[in-house]
Formats: sequence, structure tokens, C-alpha cells
Amino acid sequence: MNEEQHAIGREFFARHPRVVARALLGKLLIRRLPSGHVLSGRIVETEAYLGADDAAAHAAAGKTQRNAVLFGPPGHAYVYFTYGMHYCLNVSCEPEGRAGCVLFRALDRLAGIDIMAKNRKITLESRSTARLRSLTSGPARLCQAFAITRTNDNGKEMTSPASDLVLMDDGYRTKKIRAATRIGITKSPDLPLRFYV
DNA sequence: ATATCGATTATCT
DNA sequence: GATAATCGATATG
Repeated sequence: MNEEQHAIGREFFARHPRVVARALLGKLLIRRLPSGHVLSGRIVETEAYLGADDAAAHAAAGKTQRNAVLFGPPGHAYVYFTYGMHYCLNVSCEPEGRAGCVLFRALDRLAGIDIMAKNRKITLESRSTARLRSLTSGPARLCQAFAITRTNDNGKEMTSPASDLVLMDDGYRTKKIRAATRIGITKSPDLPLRFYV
């Protein structure tokens, strides 16, 4: 554990999702498993989802049971289930009472690669780059690799070093960040709210 | 490498 | 009853 490494505080997330999505690139997602194993990955792709002014956002039509976390305090996990089989992870943004979040779309795997492969049910006998990349490239893939589910993780505090799902800053700075339109949405497709390294 | 398609169910209209 | 912030398989170039 690097001594420069620290959990990112709640204030970081109490901002506009567009700002947070960009700022999260290069940060670490850490997962502590009940077994004691630790998984980690560096964030390389995110998307921002806003509130009432963003038709593609789950929060667009107001608060429901499903999206309640988005209206709560910043820095908490919003995990939703979609397409009948996939989970996706977001972190809540904006001050409490206002909706917004950042979707995690891809990570560069760091620690715990063999466990990620097991969680993904992927064989790594040939450690091809494509095979390794497929562990955590995609919002539902990274959730499966990190064993993130709605029942276990929705609403979880992600700013406490003691949490088993934490965001950390280790001082790494990304080189070039690019912006583009978001993927897989039909409603507000033209907003440049996707960020990647 | 790119395109198309089926899977499978919680959530909302 | 329709849709979905996706993925993996299959087909084709």
C-alpha cells in the first residue's frame, strides 16, 4: 500500500457529474473481497449522467425506488440491473438532494487478475491482450470481474478507506483525455459526456 | 475488424 | 406491455 495513496473524499463528488467523470480518469477502484483478496483497477473510461435536464439519465423523471441513491449524498454506489442480466456501477455526484452520477465504463486491471478471470468465467490459459482486456472493458464486465451486485453494493459508501468498495488517488496523472458522445443510449445521444484516456 | 442478433427480467408507463 | 447506460456468439470481409 503506497503511502501517497488515499481514499477520495466526499467533496470530490459534490460537483457536476461532467467534472467528476473527467477527474476520475486515472483514479483507482479498489474492491476488498470477503476472502481477504483485493482487486484493483485504474479508471480509463467514464460517462456522466445528469438530472432532470438529461433525458438519458435514470434520474430524468424524478426519484423512484430504483434511483433513490442518485438523490442522496455524493460518493455512494448506484448499482442498477439491466437487460435482464447485467449490473452497472455508478458513483453519485452533486450535493445531497440533487441527482447526478458517473458510470464506470472501463478499467485497466491491476491487482487480482486471476480472481477477476474466475468471476468472469474466462480462461486465461492464453494470456492474449484481448482476453485480458475483456476482463474489465465494459460497464457490466467490470462489475462481474469485481463481483459487484445491486443487493450487495447499491448505496454503499465509496469514500471511506474502510469500505470494501473504494475510490482512491495514488497520485497518477493521466496524459491525454478525450471526450465523446455516450454509448448505448437513445435519448440524449449528442451530449459529449463520455470521457476516456 | 465490423455488423447483426438473441438472451432475459427489473422497472416503469 | 415495452424498454433497457450490455454482452457474447455468429457471420461475413
